[in-house]
Amino acid sequence: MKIASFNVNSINARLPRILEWFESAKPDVAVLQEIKCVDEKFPALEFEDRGYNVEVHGQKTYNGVALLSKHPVEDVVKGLPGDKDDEQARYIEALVTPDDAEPVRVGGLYLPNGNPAPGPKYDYKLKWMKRLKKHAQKLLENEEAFVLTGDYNVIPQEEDAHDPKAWIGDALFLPETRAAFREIVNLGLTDAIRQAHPRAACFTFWDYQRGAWEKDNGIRIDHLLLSPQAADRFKDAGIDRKERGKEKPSDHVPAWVELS
DNA sequence: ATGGTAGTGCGACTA
Repeated sequence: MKIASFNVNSINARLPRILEWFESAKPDVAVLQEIKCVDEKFPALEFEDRGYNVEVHGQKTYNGVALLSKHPVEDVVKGLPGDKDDEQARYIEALVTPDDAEPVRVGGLYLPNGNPAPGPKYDYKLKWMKRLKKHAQKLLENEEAFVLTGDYNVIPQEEDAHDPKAWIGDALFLPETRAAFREIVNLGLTDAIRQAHPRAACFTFWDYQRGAWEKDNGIRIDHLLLSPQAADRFKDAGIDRKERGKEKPSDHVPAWVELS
């Protein structure tokens, strides 16, 4: 069972690219970030025609997340629990039950960027990360297989950046950001990409500017965190790097994990 | 030190 995450940077600007990727990657479940549209503008039919159930938590212009599943979904949650006043569409979750495998709960997240730091945007990022930790703790109490995946906007370690010095002082790499991410991982979650590729550079984002892609000046900020019960079922994980070299690409590439 | 690119939607913000 393949679960993937892809920050698409506008679903409608990227639709042909994304459909192409779905047809080659064939994820059982995919969460998308930065769809940048309201629910009604999401091209649901294109995905339904390809056999996916579509759940959307949209927002005009900014943010917006979606969860697409080939298998039946239940317990759909839209919005990260813990702050009713948070109006940004950055979280979607569902319990996915394939007929040929055990259920998996999938949470798709678009963690705030947080720049400039310090400032109100950085405060929002850290608060959001605290809420995510609380939510992960809640999910862990159920002792079930789950995957929390998406654009975390966190560079966990120096080896996750081509040029770590360039990121000093950035909200994606500040010690406090990395500590907050470690707090979540240290609840007992497994970083699926590092499980499959302990040392290799597995960048998932290259800026559109300054020829970042051509210089391979990338960072690893899209992650898949597995609960212990999901980690028991781990088979493989990877990055679809070639997507970044295509025509009109997103600045992110898909990341995926295969579970039994 | 600044500006470089892309998306939304048509100015300015976000990334």
